[in-house]
Amino acid sequence: MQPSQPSTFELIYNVVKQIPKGTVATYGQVASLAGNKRWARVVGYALHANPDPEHIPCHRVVNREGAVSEVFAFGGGNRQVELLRAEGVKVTDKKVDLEKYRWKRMTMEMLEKE
DNA sequence: GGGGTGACGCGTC
DNA sequence: CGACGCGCCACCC
Repeated sequence: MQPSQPSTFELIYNVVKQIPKGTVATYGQVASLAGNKRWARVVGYALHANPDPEHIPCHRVVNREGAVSEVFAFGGGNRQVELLRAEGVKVTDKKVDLEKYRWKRMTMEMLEKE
């Protein structure tokens, strides 16, 4: 039986919602936490859909370079930078120090999975 | 059921 | 860490 099987988007949104303030996560990281690292693309797609931007801090999600998407059309590319700075994350040229702000919730811990 | 697209990742040059 | 291409998966039409 499957009362309601969580869609991939749901899983992704769930992970993104768990991103702590002042921290950023990469699409790949979110994808890994969501279930599969190859969902990186799907993560982008999911955030694009972003049905609940109020609970889905898509601005805390950056690509592998720590840079925000230029096509960030959810309110203006610079808008995301402003939000990140407001969180205490220094953004340089739309890029953040992954080494400093990268969401280290469970780097190798996620390998064990839950 | 098939085709095209995409807010990515990584290897390679 | 400059650019290019392939792959990978899910969603929309």
